[in-house]
Amino acid sequence: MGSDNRCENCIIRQFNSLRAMSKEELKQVSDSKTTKTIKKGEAIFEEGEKLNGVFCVRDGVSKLSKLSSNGKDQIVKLATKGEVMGQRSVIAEETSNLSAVAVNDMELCFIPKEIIVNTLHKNPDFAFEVLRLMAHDLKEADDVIVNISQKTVKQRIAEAFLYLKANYGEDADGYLILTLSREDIANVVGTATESCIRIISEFKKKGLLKSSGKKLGILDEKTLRELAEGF
Amino acid sequence: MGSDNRCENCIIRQFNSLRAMSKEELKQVSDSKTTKTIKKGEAIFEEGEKLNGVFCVRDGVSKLSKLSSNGKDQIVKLATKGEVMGQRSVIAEETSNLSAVAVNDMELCFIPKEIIVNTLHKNPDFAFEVLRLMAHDLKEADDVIVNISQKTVKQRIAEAFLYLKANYGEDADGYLILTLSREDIANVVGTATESCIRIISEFKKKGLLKSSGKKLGILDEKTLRELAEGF
DNA sequence: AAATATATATGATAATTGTCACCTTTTCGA
DNA sequence: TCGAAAAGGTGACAATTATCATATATATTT
Repeated sequence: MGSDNRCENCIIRQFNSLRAMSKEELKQVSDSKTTKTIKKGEAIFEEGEKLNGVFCVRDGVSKLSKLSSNGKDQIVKLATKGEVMGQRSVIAEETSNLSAVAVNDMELCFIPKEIIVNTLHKNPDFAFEVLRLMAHDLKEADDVIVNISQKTVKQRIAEAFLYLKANYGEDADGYLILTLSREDIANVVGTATESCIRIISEFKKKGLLKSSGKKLGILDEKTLRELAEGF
Repeated sequence: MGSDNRCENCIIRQFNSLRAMSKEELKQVSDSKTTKTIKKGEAIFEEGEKLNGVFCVRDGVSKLSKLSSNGKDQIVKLATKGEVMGQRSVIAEETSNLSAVAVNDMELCFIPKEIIVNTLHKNPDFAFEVLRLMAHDLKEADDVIVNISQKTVKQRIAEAFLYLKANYGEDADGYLILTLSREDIANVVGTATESCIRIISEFKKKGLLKSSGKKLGILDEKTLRELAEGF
C-alpha cells in the first residue's frame, strides 16, 4: 500500500473535518477505511438506506437528492472533492434522507461510523469542526429555501450557472468544468426539464451562454448576475 | 433569586442540548444568563446582526425568517419552547443569516456565546448533542426544500395546518393553539398572502377548516392529509 | 365611540410554469 | 457501424400562481 493511500498524507483531508483529528485517530481511520471507485451515474447510497459510515469524496462530484411524492428528484446539494457525505445520518442515527449518485467518475473513501462516532465523543476539536461544517450546510439550505420560494425559475437558473462557475470553474475555452445535464440542472433549481431547456435556449439566443457539445459556458456574467438578482 | 430561575432546575433544559451539560457548566450558564421578556411582534435579533450569545426559548414561539431580494420574508423555521436560537451563527462565527421575531409573547434566556463555545470545546457530550440537533434541523431544511419546489401551494398550505396541529396541538374546541396570520402562513409556505387567503377560504368552504375570530381549526384532517400528499 | 390602521376577502387579469406531443441530435451498446 | 435509447429542443396549451384593485371586517388608538 503506497503512502499516498494513507489518510495522514491525504491532501483532501485539509478541506474537511478530518483535519481536526489527531495523528493517532487518523491512523485508525486509515486502517479501517476502504477506497471505492464509482462510475458516473452509479448510486453511492439510496434514500432510506442505513449508512454504516461516511463517504469522503477524493475525486468527482456527487448529487445528493431526495425523491418527492410526485416522483421527481430534487437535488439538495452537490458534494465535491473534500466533502464528507452521510455525516448527518450517522450522527442522527437515522437512515439517510438523501440519495447520492455520481455526476461523474468518482473516488471515495468509506469510513466506518464507529470510528467517526467514537472520535466525536473523544475529540472535542473534531466535534466542533464537524459542527462548523454542518452549520455552514444549514445556512446554505436556508438560502436554497428562500431562493426557491421567492425567485423565478429564470432567476434560479441564472444563479445556478453562476454557482457552477464560482465553485467548479471554467476551462481554457471558457466552458464550465462541471457539466450537468439539463435534467440535473432542472432538479437543482426545482423546475420541469422542458422549462429548464427552454430558458437555457433563451440564454443562448441572448448571448448569455454558449455551448459546444455537452459543454456550456458563460458569455455574459454581468447580465446573468443582474438577472439572478431580479433586474 | 428563586431557584426556579436557575438553569439547573429549568424543565425546558430537558428538551435541548443543555441537558448534556454538567452540573458545574449549568451553574456557570445560570450565573451569566439574562432573562428577557419579548412582546408579540417584537424582534429578538435581525438578519446580519452579530450575535453575542444564544437564546433559549422558555415560552412562546418565534419565527425565524430571511428577507429575499424581492422584499418578501420567507419563514424558515418556527422556534418553540425548549429550542435554542442563534446556535448556528455563534458556532460558525458569522452574523445571523436569519431574523427572529416573536409570534406571541415570549420569555427567553440569553446565554453569552463564550460559555457555549467553551463548553463545546471541553464537553464532547454537549458538542455531540448540539450536533445531533443541528443534524435534525438540516434534515428538516432538506424536507422544506423538496416540499417547496415540488408541491403546489395548496398542498403546502394543507401540510402547514397539519404541522401546526401536530406540533402545537388544538384547544378543547378544536382550534389550533398557535394562531398565525394569513401573511405568516403565506411566508411559511412561500406564496403570496392573497393566494394563501384564497386557499384558506376554499378549505373553509369545503369543510376542511373552521374559523372563529382569528382562530382556525381543522375539521377534516383525513382529506387535508390526502390533499397534502397530492390526491 | 369615532377615527384610523391592519387583516381578511374576493374579483379580474396577467405572468409564470407545467404538461403533452412530437421532433432532432447525440450517445452508446450490441 | 448500425440501431436503439437517451438527451436536447420546440410548439401549443392548460394549470397554477402573482398582482392589482377594491371591499369588508376586525383591531387599535385617541
